[in-house]
Amino acid sequence: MTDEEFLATYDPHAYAPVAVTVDVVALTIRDGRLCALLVERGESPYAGWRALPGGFVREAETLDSAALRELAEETALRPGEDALDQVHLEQLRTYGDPGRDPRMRVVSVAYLAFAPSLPDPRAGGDASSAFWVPVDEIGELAFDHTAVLADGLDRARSKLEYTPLATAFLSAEFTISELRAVYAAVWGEDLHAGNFHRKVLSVPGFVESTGATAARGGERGGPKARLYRAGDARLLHPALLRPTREEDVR
Amino acid sequence: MTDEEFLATYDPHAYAPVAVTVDVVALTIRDGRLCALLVERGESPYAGWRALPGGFVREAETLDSAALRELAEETALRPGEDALDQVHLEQLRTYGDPGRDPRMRVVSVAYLAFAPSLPDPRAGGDASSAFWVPVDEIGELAFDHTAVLADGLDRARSKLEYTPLATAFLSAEFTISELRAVYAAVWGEDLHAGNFHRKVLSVPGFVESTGATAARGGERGGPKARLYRAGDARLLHPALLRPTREEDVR
DNA sequence: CTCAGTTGTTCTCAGTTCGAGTAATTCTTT
DNA sequence: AAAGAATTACTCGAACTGAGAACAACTGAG
Repeated sequence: MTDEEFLATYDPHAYAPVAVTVDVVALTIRDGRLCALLVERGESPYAGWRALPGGFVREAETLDSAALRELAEETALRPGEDALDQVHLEQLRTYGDPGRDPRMRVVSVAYLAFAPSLPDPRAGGDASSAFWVPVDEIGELAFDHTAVLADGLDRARSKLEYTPLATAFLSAEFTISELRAVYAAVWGEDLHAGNFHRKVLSVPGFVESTGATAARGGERGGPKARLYRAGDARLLHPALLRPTREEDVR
Repeated sequence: MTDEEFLATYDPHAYAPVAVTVDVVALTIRDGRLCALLVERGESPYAGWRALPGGFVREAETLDSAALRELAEETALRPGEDALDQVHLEQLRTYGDPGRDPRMRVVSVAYLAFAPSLPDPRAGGDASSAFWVPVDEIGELAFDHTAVLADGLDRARSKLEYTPLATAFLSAEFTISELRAVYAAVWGEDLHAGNFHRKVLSVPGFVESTGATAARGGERGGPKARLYRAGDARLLHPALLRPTREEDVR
């Protein structure tokens, strides 16, 4: 930026005011289905519509901590609790079209959160209006949040391919089948159990064995599975690629 | 966002003012080296330092058009010119730590641009202070731009793997060798010519033949190469993966 | 308790892709 | 004319892939 331009706005009243907010696409898996956290708006504009949780960035906080704070407020979890510390949070994209909020210019930094199954905000007794909704049952959202959610889902689906983030949907110890269920829920397609097993164990640093086995077998039978925890890899080599679909190539 | 919070700032004077800017990591390849566009700052803070080109987002423009405008201003290219229309522009990440600019809270939306070799801004006779610098000769930059540039390079290097964006560094018609030179420059390592040739032609929609051949052979000999143009693929299946490096797996 | 069905895990097998090397051909420079 | 370089094609063994099968361990129903 040139300084002439900067000085023109050094007096904050000289330019049209801009508000900076964060919105969070928080994803979790409940009952084998990929769900997003939504809130219901009480006031105009878009009163009665559903929207992504979010809010204003405060004066002394970073964008990351603003997103984490908003997530904590809506899920009624307090910072420092285990469940919240396990959440993976990353910046998604920034949305700033003029007119995306009818009241004033709002630039919104969207975040993507992957969480292990969290308690239902309603069950906490808190007066929160947030709830988890399966992503395939979400209709139109307020503002441009429909597009933000779609971008978040795209990002989540492709991040599972080349990073170990699927483990962020699970608790500290998990079985290979639970991991496969995460991939199936996020990608929306079943995976070959044998091949998945082989590939996960062949990727260095993806998972490491705890030596223990699960307390019981599957819901409807089967042997007790071995337990694993997340390894130290930050990238998967080789990647777990989705079955190639013609339509995304174009 | 809750409306109580929104209303608290509906009066723009109630909260601390925030400025929204765009910064552009513009990359091109000159003489076989990956270069970034930098400007030299004339005024405090960081007077005399180099920085990424950027500036304020105006009242009625989108973030994308603000980035394109800043790029056009610094490269002295006018919108509508072919060279500028060929530029690939995508959002990179947003940086908003309090204190990243000592004067006030500045939230900066960074963009990544891939450009075919553009004319030297200085040669245009314009009084612009922008110039292309090979990325391995760039030292410390102003503000947090060193980190922004590093993020942009990371993104560029990985996008080459699974998207056809390498063609954005080339003019409309190119040879496979020129394409290989792009990969070599961005990744900083040589590629096996035969294998690269085979892989590029085997990816559906990556390149399509024009039927013509180059006017002359390589700089220091060799046959005339066949010419190709970019195909209609938006993703590469299978991807062109970099040689696996241990250090990025961690 | 028994049995049928489900699940975790390991193998096999054929097709594909990969990296590395070789080679023929064509062109530029000296 | 000779030397060197670049484009393109081909070969080979290693590695990886998807699909299927095998087998043992376990569950819930009857």
